[in-house]
Order: sequence, then C-alpha cells, then structure tokens
Amino acid sequence: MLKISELAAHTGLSAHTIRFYEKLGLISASERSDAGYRFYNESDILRAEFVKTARNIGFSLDEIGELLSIQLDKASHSCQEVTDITRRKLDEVNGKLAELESMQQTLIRLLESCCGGPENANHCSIMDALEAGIEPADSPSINAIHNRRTN
Amino acid sequence: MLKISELAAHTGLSAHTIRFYEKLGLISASERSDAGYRFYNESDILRAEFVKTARNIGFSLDEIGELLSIQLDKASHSCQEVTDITRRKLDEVNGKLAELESMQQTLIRLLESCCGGPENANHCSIMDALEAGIEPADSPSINAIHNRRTN
DNA sequence: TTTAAGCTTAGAGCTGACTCTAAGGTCAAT
DNA sequence: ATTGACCTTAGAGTCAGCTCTAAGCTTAAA
Repeated sequence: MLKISELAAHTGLSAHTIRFYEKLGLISASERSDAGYRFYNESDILRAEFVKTARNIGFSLDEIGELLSIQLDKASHSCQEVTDITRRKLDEVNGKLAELESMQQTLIRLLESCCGGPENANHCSIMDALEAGIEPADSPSINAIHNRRTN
Repeated sequence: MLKISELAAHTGLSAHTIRFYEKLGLISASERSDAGYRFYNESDILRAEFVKTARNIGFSLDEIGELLSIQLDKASHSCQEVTDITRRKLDEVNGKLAELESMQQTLIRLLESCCGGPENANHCSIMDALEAGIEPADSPSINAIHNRRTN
C-alpha cells in the first residue's frame, strides 16, 4: 500500500497530477485511511503505470481513458478497437512530423543562406527571405517512407 | 488601402486574428476611416505577410515580435542576432522531432505486434505491452543526421 | 428606406495538461 | 508539546494562440 507521495515517487508523476488524473477517472485509490489519505494497492499501481506508459507514448488523456476502459473489460472489446486507437495516434504523429520536418528544412535553408556574422542586418538573407514570403519547404523523402507504413 | 476583411482574405489570417496580433503589437493599421475602420497600406500589408510567413515557418508570436523589431532597425542589429533566433528555433524543432519520432517508432512497433482483428482483446499484444510498461523507442538514425547539422 | 453585411470595442471562453493556492487536518519525531 | 512534513479539498491560474460574444455603429446594395 503506497501513499500518494510514494506512488508519485514510484511513477514519476507528481501528487498533484495523480489527483488530477483521479478527477478524470484515470487513476484511483482503492482505499483511504481514517483521515482520508489515499492508499494505492498493487492493481492501482499497475493502473498508474499503465497511464504513465501510455502518456509517454503520446496518447492523450482521453485516449488513455478509452484504453483503460478496454482494459477493464477486454472480453467485450476487440483487437481492432485497440489498433484503431493506435493507428489514429500514429496518423496524428505522422502529420505533426511532416509539419515539423517542413519547418526544419526551411530553418536549415535559412541558416545556410545567412553569414551569421556581426555585420548589420541590412542585407541579412534571412530577413530578405521572410520579407519575400518564402514557401515552407516540404520534406518529402523521410515522411513518404513513414507514411507509406500507415496508409 | 485594404479593410480588415480584405487583409484577412489577402493573408489567410482571420479578421479576429489580425486584431489579436495588433493587440500584441505585431500588425498595425496606419490609418483609420472617420468611423474608426482600420485601413492597411502597402507597408502594413507587407508586415502582415511577414508575420504570416514567420508563423508558417514555426516562429512563436514572441519570436516574430523580435524579428519585427530587428526589421524596423536593421542597421543596429546583426546577422548573428537573426541566426541566433533561427538556430534556437531549429534546436526546438529538432527536439520535438526526436520526441515524435520516438513515439512513431513505438506506435509502429505496437501496430506490427497486434493482429488488429475482430478477436476479443484478452490477448491483445498492444494491451500487453502497455501493461508491461514498454520503453519509448528512441529513433536514433534519422535524428542523429538532423542534429548533426545543428550542433 | 430598409436590410444585411461588415466594422468597432472590451473582455470572456476555449484547448489540454497540468500546476498551484488557501485553508485546514494528520502524523512522526524530538 | 511543538515542529515540520505530509495529507485533504475546491477551485483558480498558467501557457499559447486563438476564437467568440455582446452591444452597438457604418456602409453598400436593392
């Protein structure tokens, strides 16, 4: 039986966050002391670790809620439901990756174009590019590979 | 001279957003009609486009403010200041990319492990992995390349 | 002339995931 | 007995970047 600060130390979540997750129905303390202190038993701890793991992978708290409700009654949920959630998340991640890679390419291009020296910025090619309204570069190669796996 | 909705159409920003950016000091209307309507002249329009471009690249509104203040007095700012802002942003983008690529690898690994079929989730390998507390995979190869350019 | 679309303002609300505060009760050690 | 660390709650605040509302004024078209 762990107290909240012990569960916090164990999971790496703060006590505040654990209470917050409890409000959302993600984590609960099966028992309370007479004074109202939360106590977490083995299965509470496993559940908290599940939440932490899922959060690390990038699932939103809502999605973690979905996954937990599947976990509570696996017999009436299918693998497909689980992969659907996972695939949705992967698609989202791929979309963000594409955006960020486009930004990355643009930023690299800008940095390569500018001397970066102590000269004044009158002829700075980065400023010129921003004023001219450069297009965001899209970085096709890497994402094309990633996306192929998901579509 | 454009009215706010015309500038909105021109830039792809909403009129609401343009007013919001004005509050932050990013965009301004050099003139007003007798009734108080904003009117944007050529240089206002260029400034709005600058903001839009910088935002597309991924700069925060604060950073855009910095860039604009450099633009207003290029003679007293150096190329180095501009590249510093740009490099900072690139580092940030690279950091997010690394995180997302790690998530991506983990999600792909999960999807590959699961049948995704209509069977019940009693033996779903994704659920198993979440319960077992999988490590986030870090995807070294691609980021190692990206990061090499920035450090 | 009337109507609809568009403009103005200050300020509130939204998103997601926390993070913190205030006011108070509990517990272990000295 | 007192200190200090820990626990409780409801609820407010934070971040960034919008997004919307209300109440009222202006303008262009039919």
